[in-house]
Amino acid sequence: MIVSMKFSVAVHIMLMIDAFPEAKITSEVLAESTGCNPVIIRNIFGKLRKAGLLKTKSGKGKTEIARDDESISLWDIYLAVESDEFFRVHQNTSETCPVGSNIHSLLEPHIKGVTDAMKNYLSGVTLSDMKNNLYSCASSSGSPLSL
Amino acid sequence: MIVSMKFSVAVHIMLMIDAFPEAKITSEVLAESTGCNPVIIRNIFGKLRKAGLLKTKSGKGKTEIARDDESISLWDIYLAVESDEFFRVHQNTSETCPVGSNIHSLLEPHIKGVTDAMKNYLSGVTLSDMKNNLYSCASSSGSPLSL
DNA sequence: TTATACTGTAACGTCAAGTATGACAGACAG
DNA sequence: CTGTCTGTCATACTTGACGTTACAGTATAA
Repeated sequence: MIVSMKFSVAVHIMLMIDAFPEAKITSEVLAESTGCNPVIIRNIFGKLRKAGLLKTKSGKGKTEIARDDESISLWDIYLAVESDEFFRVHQNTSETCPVGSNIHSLLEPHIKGVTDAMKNYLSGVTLSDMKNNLYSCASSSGSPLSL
Repeated sequence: MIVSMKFSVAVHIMLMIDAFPEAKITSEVLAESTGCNPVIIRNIFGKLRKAGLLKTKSGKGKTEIARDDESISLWDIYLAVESDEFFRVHQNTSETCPVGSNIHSLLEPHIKGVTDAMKNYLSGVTLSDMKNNLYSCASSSGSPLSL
């Protein structure tokens, strides 16, 4: 399986904008901070905006978090940039084989089970939590939190 | 994210061999049942064998489950064919940015958390469970369970 | 209003992994 | 020995991730 990094980049983006509400966080700034290309950042901007998590503005406007950071979970961010289809079941199974004809219905409840387990965990972590952890990191390192 | 089907095919393979201990389940038979190419099946044979879940034999020998099916969980099968690196974090983050320099340590516990959630669920479902469910499917459909 | 500085998006290209397929050496039961 | 498997290699195709350039559109500031 090829795991994309869109999720971690999306969290990075949301966290930057949430933690520095005074700063102007552009795709260029985020490209520098994340190590990704600005266009990648803007594409993720679009996904986060469509998911109702981010307010972006063309021109000289400032990008802002769209909702209270306590209401935004890691699961919200994950769903904004990735599919929740973690597992896929092979098609073209034999109709005449007892296993082939039943494998989908046998696996389906467990795929739902494991997906729910992941969803439950990620739903329990909010952007606000991440921000507070970031503040803790910064204070423990002794350096003030600023760009 | 690109989701592979190796996991569901591997479960299919293990289930076939476990549910029909009398039958000679070859890569050819499994290719027909799963709808995959025999070489794909043989590659997964190899992964399952290396993981200690399957005993394969070249020539006219019979492929068999290597352990008690109650001791084989879906997590075991998953690990045999896939990596447990479900999430990846972007590299090349800025050292000077407070978010860039901390994003790895901020995300790491949650990646562990969600991976554990997944692992816990899948560890709770055994190949024996799957086999019993298959027997239920077959008996409820009225047809006898046989190849 | 105009200049400026962004976002949005299209159009490329590159790379890695998944999957299919043919071929053949090696192993093993009968 | 013969036939029937597995193990594995090489090749090809497809798809998605990611990088990059380019440019149109838009909103703020002067």
